[in-house]
Amino acid sequence: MVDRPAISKGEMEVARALWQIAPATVREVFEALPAARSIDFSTVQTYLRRLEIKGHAVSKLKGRVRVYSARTRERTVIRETVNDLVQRLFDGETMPLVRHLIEDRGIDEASLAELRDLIDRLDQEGQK
Amino acid sequence: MVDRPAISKGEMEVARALWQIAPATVREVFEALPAARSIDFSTVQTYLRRLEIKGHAVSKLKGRVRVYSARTRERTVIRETVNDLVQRLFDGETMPLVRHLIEDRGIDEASLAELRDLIDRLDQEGQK
DNA sequence: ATCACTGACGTACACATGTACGTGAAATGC
DNA sequence: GCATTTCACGTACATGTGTACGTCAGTGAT
Repeated sequence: MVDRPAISKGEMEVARALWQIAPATVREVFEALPAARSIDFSTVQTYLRRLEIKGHAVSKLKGRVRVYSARTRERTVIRETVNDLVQRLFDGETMPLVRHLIEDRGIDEASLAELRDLIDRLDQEGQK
Repeated sequence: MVDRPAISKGEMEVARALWQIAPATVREVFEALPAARSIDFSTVQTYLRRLEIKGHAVSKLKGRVRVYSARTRERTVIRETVNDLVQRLFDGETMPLVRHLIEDRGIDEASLAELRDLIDRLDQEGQK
């Protein structure tokens, strides 16, 4: 638990792109962002800089360009972000959110089947 | 979809207290907050004021004190907040988050059973 | 060599957010 | 009826966040 500063919404978009393709230059990250996302190159640069300051990325100059790598794993950040949400919205209880996702957002047949398998598997483990 | 400004983390704490006990005065909300949360009375006042500006609450002077009520339902705000998270972290896909919650955070026996029921129920509905 | 391009880096700037203080008026304890 | 408490309300202020511009220095094309 190094407790790095939280990643903001904007930074998160960039961080996700970085996780996908790191190590990568600013331009590569910029181009990896969803096309729909209209954002300036220098804005991406700023986000990467801030991610580094926050300890979520590292960079190194390779010749004339700066190459960024992730320093925290996506899984970790997701965990922390979700934990935070669950804490703030559901007093730390997991189930209410699971319920909300399944009932309120709805899931399709395939997912339902997958979920069933998942439960079976956990049940097995629980038995042992 | 009136698209009100998003509720910030701090505001959310207060909003949740308000949902619980509204209509309520600032002091009542203040006292309804988790004891662990050390926060000034006037800070709560500010949050309530901002919630009203953002359209999530309404207030009315009752004599000398201002009484706040929620204007958006908790369910709605939860939905929007979760939608936003799912969008930003999982490209709008529900299942990855469900998986994360179940696998990564872990759920107990009872919840597992509840989940099974939930799935059965949805399966039934799907059949029809 | 020169021009257009690209990138790093510093800087900016408005708006959001967390947090709270000060002032003045009303209510309450004694 | 005076001191104390309690509020509403205006205001503040540091920090975070979204977004981007300007400058200067390499780089590649002509």
